[in-house]
Amino acid sequence: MRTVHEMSKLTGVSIRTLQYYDKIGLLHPAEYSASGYRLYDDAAMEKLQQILLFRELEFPLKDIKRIVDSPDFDKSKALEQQITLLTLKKEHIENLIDLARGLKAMGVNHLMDFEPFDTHKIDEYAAQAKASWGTSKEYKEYMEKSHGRTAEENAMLAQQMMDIFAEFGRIRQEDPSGRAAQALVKKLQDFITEHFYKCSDEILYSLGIMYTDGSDFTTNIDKRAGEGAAAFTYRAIKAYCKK
Amino acid sequence: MRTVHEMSKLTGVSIRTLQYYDKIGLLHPAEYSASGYRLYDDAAMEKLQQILLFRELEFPLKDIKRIVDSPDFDKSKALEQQITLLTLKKEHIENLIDLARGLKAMGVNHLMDFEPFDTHKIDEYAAQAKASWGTSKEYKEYMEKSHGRTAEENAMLAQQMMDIFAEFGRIRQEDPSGRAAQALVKKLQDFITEHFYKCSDEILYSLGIMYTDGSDFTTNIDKRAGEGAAAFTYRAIKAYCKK
DNA sequence: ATAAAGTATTACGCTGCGTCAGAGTCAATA
DNA sequence: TATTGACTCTGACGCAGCGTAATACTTTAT
Repeated sequence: MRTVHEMSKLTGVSIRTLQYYDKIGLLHPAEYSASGYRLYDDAAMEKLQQILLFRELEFPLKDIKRIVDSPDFDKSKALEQQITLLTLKKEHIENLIDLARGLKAMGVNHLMDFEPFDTHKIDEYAAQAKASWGTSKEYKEYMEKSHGRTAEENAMLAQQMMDIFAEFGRIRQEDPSGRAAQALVKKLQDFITEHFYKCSDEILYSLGIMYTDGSDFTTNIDKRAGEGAAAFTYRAIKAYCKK
Repeated sequence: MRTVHEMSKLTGVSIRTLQYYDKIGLLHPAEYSASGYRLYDDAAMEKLQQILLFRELEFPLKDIKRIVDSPDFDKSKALEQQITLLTLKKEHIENLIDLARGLKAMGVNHLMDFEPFDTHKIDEYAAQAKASWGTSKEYKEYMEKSHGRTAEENAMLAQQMMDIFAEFGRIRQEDPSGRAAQALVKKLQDFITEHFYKCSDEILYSLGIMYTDGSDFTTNIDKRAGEGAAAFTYRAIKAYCKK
């Protein structure tokens, strides 16, 4: 049995953190001494290690709780989602860096005098940055919402989404900016807005990128809607958003 | 004169945000109506635009306040610092993505059974990830601390830092893992710990990377300590941290 | 027995707002 | 003109994940 102090030293987390984790029910000690001291055993220690691992990956504590508390939790899937989130976040930061570099290059002080010209460029950058950032937020919202639905409901929605992709797949030899494809894009956008979150053009565009980034999205879409369906969908979305 | 509602619609920020900005003194309306309604003029509007721009770049509101409230503020420098911060953050996220991918590839569920082998690899990843993340936090701390010091004090510290780099520069033809270089690395580490923040080996290593990333660090060091001094310092630090 | 070190609980602080709650204001309609 | 509906105001609480006291035991060592 180890005290908080020993646990703290061994794992590097603060005593306060251990107390907090106890309070929120993330990690209870094995037992309490007569005077109320927290006492941790090896099992608690191992659980803490897992917690710290997922914390490193920036999972919120609530998710970590779910993950470590149910041994049959699909960790692989959780990891994949987190990878997607982190990737979106990374892209967002990259956009911000570009934006900052652009600003610096053109002289911010100069810019602060409100010359109307060239500010368009900034807006463009900013919009781009916001878009990918937006997706990550909406994506989170989507994940939470879908978690609140029953498995059947989710399966149904997924099926309907897939139906749309299947339609994309069927016309994937046609013109992505043609009428059929464009109508489908709008259908997709409306569907997402209705069932998940408000899907603006910018967010839609980011989704398009996600479909072709080689992740499970791409694989799933291509598997069910035909090889190249994901890429075609992306091109159609691009055309739709640029118009 | 525009009301909060109009401002909100025009810029996309919420009314609550405008009220909040007023309260914290970031953006006061031009005047208040007899009944206490906030009324904004064009100047306020432009100021808000600037605020939003820096907010996009993830500057904390306190910094934004300093930036927009003093016209002679060195925005270029602020941008550069922010770029460094964002870059560190980006690297951190990249490490996290690698970590998550590695975990997924080796099967997390498998890992959760606590096989002792291979966890070392994870620790390595995690340490790497933490290191760059750490730097960004320490960097922030450093910036805040240095802001609290007088210009002379800062100049003195900078000079002393440069003296150390100059020493690196002087022996930059020797062996980076030799005794002289290693002693210098320790000197640097101790100096940072004493005057800025606790500089662990991991953080030190990240600093080494920063010295060679082609930013102002590199340029400054090489300019004052001789061409290649930054790169030599990095190699010496690497040897020091690996031992 | 007493000091030093460790621990517990409670509670406020931080960031940047979202989200009520309760109440007053403004413009237009019945 | 009275009412309605659309806005606005000022608090105040909530969130994430702890850090940082403050105050009061408990355990260990001397």
